Amino acid sequence: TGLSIGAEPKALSSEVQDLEDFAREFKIRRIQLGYTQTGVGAALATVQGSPLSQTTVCRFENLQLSLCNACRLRDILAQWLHHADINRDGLGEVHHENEWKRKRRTSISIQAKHILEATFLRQARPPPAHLQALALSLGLPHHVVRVWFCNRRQREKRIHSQPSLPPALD
DNA sequence: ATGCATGAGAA
DNA sequence: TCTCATGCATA
Repeated sequence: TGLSIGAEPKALSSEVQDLEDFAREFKIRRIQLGYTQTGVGAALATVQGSPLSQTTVCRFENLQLSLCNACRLRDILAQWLHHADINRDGLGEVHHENEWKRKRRTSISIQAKHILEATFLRQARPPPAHLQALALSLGLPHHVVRVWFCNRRQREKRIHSQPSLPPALD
């Protein structure tokens, strides 16, 4: 196409390279300082106001995030590293006794996932009518299928995408 | 470590 | 409705 996106392919890859380097060193330092992913997330409250979950810290270390998000978190984590170096704040864990129980995660069968994956590869963003039909054929709630596609699209945008499903054996 | 989910904000 | 950042629940 006529898109001029080939502007700075090198700048982009070095950007990613920097993130990979930082993420790797971050994990090493984190462990040297005696912190768990959960501990870092909690300690962030001191440096930037709000804490982060173990999930997010884990995803940063593995760069399973969008480039933008990863860069933002890098600055925050770099700051924390600086603080943790100077004075070790208590690496306390947090308790949450929320009343709100989230809906139980629905488990999508491996077979259905293969169909969803195949559909996605053909069309990343099926029209609502198509999703409706797909959900019906899979025997899954429409919102589950809709969310699956949303999450699948997000995964495509990650720096380090997770491996996709192995091909279905027919 | 990762799968499915939530919610705020954009379009 | 989608994107995007984020996390509870679970493998």
